[in-house]
Amino acid sequence: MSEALSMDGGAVPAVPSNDTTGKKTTFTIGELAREFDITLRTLRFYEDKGLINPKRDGQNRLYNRRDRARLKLVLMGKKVGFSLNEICDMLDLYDLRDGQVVQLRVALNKFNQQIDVLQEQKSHIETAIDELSRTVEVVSGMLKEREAAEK
Amino acid sequence: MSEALSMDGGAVPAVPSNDTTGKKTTFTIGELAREFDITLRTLRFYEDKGLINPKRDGQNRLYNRRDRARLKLVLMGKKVGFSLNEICDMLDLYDLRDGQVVQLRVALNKFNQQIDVLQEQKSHIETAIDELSRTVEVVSGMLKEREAAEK
DNA sequence: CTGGACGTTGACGCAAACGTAAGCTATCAC
DNA sequence: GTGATAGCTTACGTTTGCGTCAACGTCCAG
Repeated sequence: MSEALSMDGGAVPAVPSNDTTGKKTTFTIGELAREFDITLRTLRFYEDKGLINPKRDGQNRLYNRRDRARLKLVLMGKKVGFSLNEICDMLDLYDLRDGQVVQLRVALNKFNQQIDVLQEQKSHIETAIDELSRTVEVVSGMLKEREAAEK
Repeated sequence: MSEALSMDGGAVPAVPSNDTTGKKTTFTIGELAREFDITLRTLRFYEDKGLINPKRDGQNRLYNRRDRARLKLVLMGKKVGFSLNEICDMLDLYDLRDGQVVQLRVALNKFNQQIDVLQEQKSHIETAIDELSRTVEVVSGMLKEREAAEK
């Protein structure tokens, strides 16, 4: 996520213009889909949900770098376990670029809360693993007995 | 889960008959709901799904110790991340009490697979936590700057 | 002019696990 | 007889994040 925070980044250290990403300022839906390995449906869905708002070239969607940056944030958010709704809220906050400090504090809180959530999930998973492991031990034991007893 | 494997347990080490659990052999839906802190709806749902099959006292459900044990297994299974369908399959296997050894092997495989799944989930969560933590660092930095710059 | 490639807008489907009434029965205490 | 308590069935609603048609437009190469 930290990388995505640049949000379009002013002074990026001279990205070598190798692929389409280099200097392109607009993207089609297909291009973004390929770049981020998501489906067209997903992009449209995100638009429906108000996460991205591409302009139109006639009827076709036309994404600019800002749209692309938002998409990046969305995917990052998903990766760290935020729901699309939560992501939507945060992006909206991000857009109200007035009380910067307040926004940052809000975001910081969200992030810390999410870290807590994740840590809880993690410990749940750990206990589940433990329990399953113990069960495996027991069952293995039973199996050995049965196999020995069998014939 | 290991505890639940006893499935009704033959020689349980003399459980002191303090609460209803002690010697009771049948249970109403409400009793089980309270004991395991689930809703009636949930119990009925599990029945619909074929996870539990209580007898009837007239129209009312009447659970015996075996039903209760199955319920325990179900809840254990959920706890370690199995879906109700998976649990259903395993319980069915458990009921085909013929080729014991085979069943045990199948179960063992499931368990080990689930451990793998859980471990993957765990590492996903760990990377998410890392990423979020880094982001928090960055945002904290930004905040300090802003606060310093602000008047 | 024909077939792809790429794009569009609906709109229904799905999976999981119940929640949430609606409307009815039965029993018990008082 | 009346209300509280416990239970019943039926059945639609919810949430999340898209998948999967359907039916159509557009533009380019051959």
